[in-house]
Amino acid sequence: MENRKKLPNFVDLDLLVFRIGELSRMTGISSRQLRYWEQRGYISAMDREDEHKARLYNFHTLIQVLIISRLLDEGYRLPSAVEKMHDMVKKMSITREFFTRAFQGIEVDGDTVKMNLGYFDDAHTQTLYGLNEDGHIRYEVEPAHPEQ
DNA sequence: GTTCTAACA
DNA sequence: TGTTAGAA
Repeated sequence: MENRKKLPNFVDLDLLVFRIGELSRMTGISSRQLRYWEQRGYISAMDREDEHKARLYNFHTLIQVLIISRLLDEGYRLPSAVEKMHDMVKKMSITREFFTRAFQGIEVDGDTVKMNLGYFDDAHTQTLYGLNEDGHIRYEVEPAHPEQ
C-alpha cells in the first residue's frame, strides 16, 4: 500500500492526560470502577513509574471509557460493552483513514459547501465532490483538473 | 485535597 | 460496586 507524506497533527492529543478523579468526573464512572476495569484488563492507564503512584490516563482511554459508559447505559453488560467498544474504535479508525485519504479540500459559497473527495476513478480523469446544501448531501462527478 | 491498596459490606 | 481505613 502506498503511503503518502504524513502531515503533522495540528493538535497533539498526547498532551491530554487525566488523573483518575478527572476521568471519573468526565465519564460518570467511579474511581472504584476505573481501577476494577483496569484490573480486569478492560482499560489501561499509562505506564506508572511504580505502584502506589497515581494513575494517569490518556485521551484514547477517555474515549474508550466514554463509549463503554454509553453502552452500559444502553443495557450492555460490561464484558459485551468492552467488546463492542473495541469493534467501534476499530471501525472508526478505518473510517477516518478512508476519509483522510479522500479529502482534498473544501469550498464554501454562501450556504453551499462543496467538498473535494479525490479522484473518482483509477485513471484519475474524474473527481468526486460532496455537496451540502441546507442539510442535504448529494454527490457530483466532474472531470479532474490536470494538477490536483 | 487526591489517590493508593486492601478489606469488608 | 460502594465505602472505609491508613499511608503516601
